[in-house]
Amino acid sequence: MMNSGIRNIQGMLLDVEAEHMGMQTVLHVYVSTEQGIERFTEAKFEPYFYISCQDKELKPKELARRLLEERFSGGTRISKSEVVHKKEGPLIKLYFRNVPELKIVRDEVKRFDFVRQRYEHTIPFARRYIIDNGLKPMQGIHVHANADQTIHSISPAASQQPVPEPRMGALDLEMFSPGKMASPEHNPIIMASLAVPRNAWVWCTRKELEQVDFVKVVEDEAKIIEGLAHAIRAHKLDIVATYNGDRFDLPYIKKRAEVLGTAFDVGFGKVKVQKRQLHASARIPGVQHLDCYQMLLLLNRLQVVNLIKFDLESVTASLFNEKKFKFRFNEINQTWETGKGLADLARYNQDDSMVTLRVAEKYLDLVIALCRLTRQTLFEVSRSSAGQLVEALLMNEAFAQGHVIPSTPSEETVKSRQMNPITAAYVKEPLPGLHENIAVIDFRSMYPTIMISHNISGDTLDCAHSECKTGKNLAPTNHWFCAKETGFMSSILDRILTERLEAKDSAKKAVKGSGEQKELEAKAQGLKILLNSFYGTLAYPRFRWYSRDAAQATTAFARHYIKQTIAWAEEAGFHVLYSDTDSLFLLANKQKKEDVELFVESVNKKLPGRMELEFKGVYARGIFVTKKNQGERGAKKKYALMDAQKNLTIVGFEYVRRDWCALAKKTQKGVLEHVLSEGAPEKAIRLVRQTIDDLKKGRIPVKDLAILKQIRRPLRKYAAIGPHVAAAKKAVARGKEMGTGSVVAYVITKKGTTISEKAELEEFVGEGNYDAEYYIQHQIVPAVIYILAEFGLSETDLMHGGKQSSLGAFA
DNA sequence: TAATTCGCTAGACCGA
DNA sequence: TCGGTCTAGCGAA
Repeated sequence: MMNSGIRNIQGMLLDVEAEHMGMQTVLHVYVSTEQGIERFTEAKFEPYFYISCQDKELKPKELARRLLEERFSGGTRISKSEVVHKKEGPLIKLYFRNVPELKIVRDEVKRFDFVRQRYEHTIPFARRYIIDNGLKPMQGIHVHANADQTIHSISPAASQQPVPEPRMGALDLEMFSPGKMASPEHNPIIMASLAVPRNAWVWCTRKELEQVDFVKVVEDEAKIIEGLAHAIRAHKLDIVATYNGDRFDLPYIKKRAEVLGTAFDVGFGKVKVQKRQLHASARIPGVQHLDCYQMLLLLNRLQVVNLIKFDLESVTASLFNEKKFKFRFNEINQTWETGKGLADLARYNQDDSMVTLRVAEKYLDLVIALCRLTRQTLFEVSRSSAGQLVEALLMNEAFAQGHVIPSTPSEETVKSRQMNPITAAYVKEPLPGLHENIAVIDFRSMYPTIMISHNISGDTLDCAHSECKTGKNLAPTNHWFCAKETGFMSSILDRILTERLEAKDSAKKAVKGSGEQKELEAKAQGLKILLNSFYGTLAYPRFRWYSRDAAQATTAFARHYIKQTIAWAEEAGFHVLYSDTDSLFLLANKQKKEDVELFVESVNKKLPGRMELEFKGVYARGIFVTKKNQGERGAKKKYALMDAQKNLTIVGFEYVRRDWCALAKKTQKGVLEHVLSEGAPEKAIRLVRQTIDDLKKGRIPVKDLAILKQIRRPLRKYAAIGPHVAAAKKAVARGKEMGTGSVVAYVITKKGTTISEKAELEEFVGEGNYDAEYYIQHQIVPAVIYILAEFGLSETDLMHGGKQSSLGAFA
């Protein structure tokens, strides 16, 4: 290779970025190597999109030729055209010199009568490049590059080739902004910290901190910014993590650098702040900016974590079970002005970047697995949604299999789809009361396995073969799916399911705690996320592969199988206590655990394809309650189970809900524990009475009385002003920022008449200022009474000890 | 404009 | 003031 001047580079693909230069749109490819990040430039890849055509006289080939002669705005021309054959049929592929020209033609080509549809015309150029070359971000890559870093050829590395560990760090800033929100035009950065795996530093201008070992004292603010950028470069970081860097730290440091006449440049240019769909994002050219706040929002939606509040303190408490100290705005300003406690402030700054790094490290394997599976960059994956992940995966697959990628639907189509929702699961009303020996069984990955087993996919729907119409893939909706050729979606699901089992298997065999094992576990988790998201996207109105009929068929099959299994269970002599979507709760008459196993086995023999029933376990006792409004009906989606080892599982009850105060939840859990472990309510009643007494005597700390609820729209848009909205409005009047997405922690105080009037933000409520009557009548009693009611107790019994004597002595 | 629908409940709101 | 209805949020799957 040396003789031709071509270098052969191996590394990990970090990013691809499009840039318009002269008459060309080129692509910058960023690769992490042992020497650091290298940038290569691809100038041979041409932008393109497809059109489908229909014309009575002219053939596609002639139409393609004709289009070449057309002139569009600004004299724009199509640079090349050809007819290609996708699985959906022939299409005309139009090439362009650059992306702006593609955009002009894509908007104007509709004017020709023979143009029916445009395809793949909105795919970002950088994404296009990754798809067409089969590249995998955060995975090994080979680049053959000329001496000037232009790409000669590029290809993904063989999968068995080890990928180097990415180098990651995290940064955090502190500002001086007395009395108001910091604005980069006026308020300086006073401290900046950078954390790397075993080290963390703080840059600051204050001489007083010279003795603090982790502080680097510099002469002015510009040197703070430059020092930080230099350290990122010196450590060759591939990933820089922040906490809310998209909206705060990075736009701030960029603007501040401009004001000071310097730059925050870690090697390939200034930070780029982009307005994305809903909010801004900040890109550091070359380096992957991982905003942990965005990442946690995603992981929360994917149910990998369950976070309520997203400030760094709450996150630390929830993820690491650690308390983190916090400097409030005014404390930071005060410390800076007086110079008292500067070292503590520096430590706080250092701690923030260290915690951010830990959050990033905790989920890095999973996010990287998703990058590789969906072929999106870390930057993209960490800011995406479940829908985007599946969509990205399918776009890559579609290209690889020779399908044309369906376009995103028009707003009109979206609206009409929204008007027509899909019928979902079957939920059986439970028999309320205390039950013993409950066996729980469920269908493993029910929706995905139905889709695989019945070949459910948009492209197999109502196929032309007459045999398929009456075969095994005829859904209860009377639509059918091809029994001869595997569908696009179903085949991918099949592969994902197989890969997931393999990954889980290999993880078990790998060395415990090794990098390999963690990687395999993350892969399995990533695959599970994708698997579980497929059905949802099929029914998502904005999805490229939306198919109402396919989604309807999936749920119809699901209802069929669960009802069938219920019937089989009853035939086998079990009583089916409850069922929701894919699970069954069985009450044994005389049967033993082995009989349940035999039953599961017998059902599995009858189930098609990859569908599988699984025995989850037996519980010594369980309780179902009646609905609060219609007292005779059993409440669905609400139960508590206790196994022989006294482990308690609580589902759906107030205990698992954030919009009930901690005291009510704790009391409810206590009640459930008592009644399930003893089968009788005496101890539970005593606990409730004690709690009520404590409330009346003002002994309960305010933090145990806070109720959390989210503000989900602009405050002025509420038709009904509930307590959380009222509390938020009052807080805004006091100068606090409360917008869409913020979580209100409110307490019902003594002041006011309606509940909303009494509601105040927890932080404004002094100890003892709570409405005890409200908490008794609206929190404690409602949380426990319908459990105790299953033992024949009424509210009067509970409050006044009516049945005390008959239930035994308990004072 | 961020995967789905089903189900439960509190508290405001509204009209008699 | 009462009872029915509507709005809103959260959780299960």
